Amino acid sequence: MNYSKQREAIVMALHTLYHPTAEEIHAEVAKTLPKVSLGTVYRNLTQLVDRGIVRQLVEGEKGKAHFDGNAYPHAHFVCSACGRIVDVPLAEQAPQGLQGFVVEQTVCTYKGLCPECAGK
Amino acid sequence: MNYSKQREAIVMALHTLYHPTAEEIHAEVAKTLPKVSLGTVYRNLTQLVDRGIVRQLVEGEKGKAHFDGNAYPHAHFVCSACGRIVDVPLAEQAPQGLQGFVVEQTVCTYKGLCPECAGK
DNA sequence: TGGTAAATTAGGAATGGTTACTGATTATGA
DNA sequence: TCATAATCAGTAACCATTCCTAATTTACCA
Repeated sequence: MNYSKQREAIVMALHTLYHPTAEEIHAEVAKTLPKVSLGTVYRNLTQLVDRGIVRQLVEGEKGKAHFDGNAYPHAHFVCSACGRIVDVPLAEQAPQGLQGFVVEQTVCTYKGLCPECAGK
Repeated sequence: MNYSKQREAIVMALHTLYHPTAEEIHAEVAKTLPKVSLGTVYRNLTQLVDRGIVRQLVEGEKGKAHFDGNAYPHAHFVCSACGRIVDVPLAEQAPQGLQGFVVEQTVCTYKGLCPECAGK
């Protein structure tokens, strides 16, 4: 994996923004690299996800992938009203009925209302 | 929600097939209703999901939604090799760090290798 | 039963996030 | 510096899903 200033800027954006979409990362990176293309953002995100450096969130805003620069295992809460995604500690799990399965990753997402939306 | 034979066939297909995609449901329904359109399948699935009768799985085969006629709370295991989705009992969870949040649904997905793929 | 309004459908076009392709640019190691 | 491989910008293509319209079906009441 060779160095590129585009990839460096993408990784920085992933830590600046909170669960951004590819489009949001593109906009952030474009502040310093105005010519960066959306294709470059997608290609780099795919590479980073493949290497386990970045997580891809498929829940959340419908039809759009979100990305998470925090690779440390944790769960997410998705507000069904405002769409906000919030990091949450991963509850202790003792998965049952998985004899013979090799579990490599546990993806846990809570859905409901965030405090702000619940107050209305 | 008025009756329609298309919707009845879609619900039946959801119980015949195991975590099918919209396309697979369409093919199954077409066996008895050859003129059913894919738009009808999607529209009905959306209605059924909105009413909590059907669950939509967003993990799994990339870029495609899968649907689950089993509304009873349970988790899923997705094999990263063959793409198979398997029902799994939902582990007891005590989500932490969610004070003030209204949790309406817990979506839990395990990823890794199923017994068949792990054996190779 | 007959008639009317609302719900549903088939078919196809449109949408939009993502991916693939191309020729040009950049990084790496000798 | 040079050769090679990786990466890029720009754009077209992809494809699951949604939207639109006129025609059909369903529900309900007189």
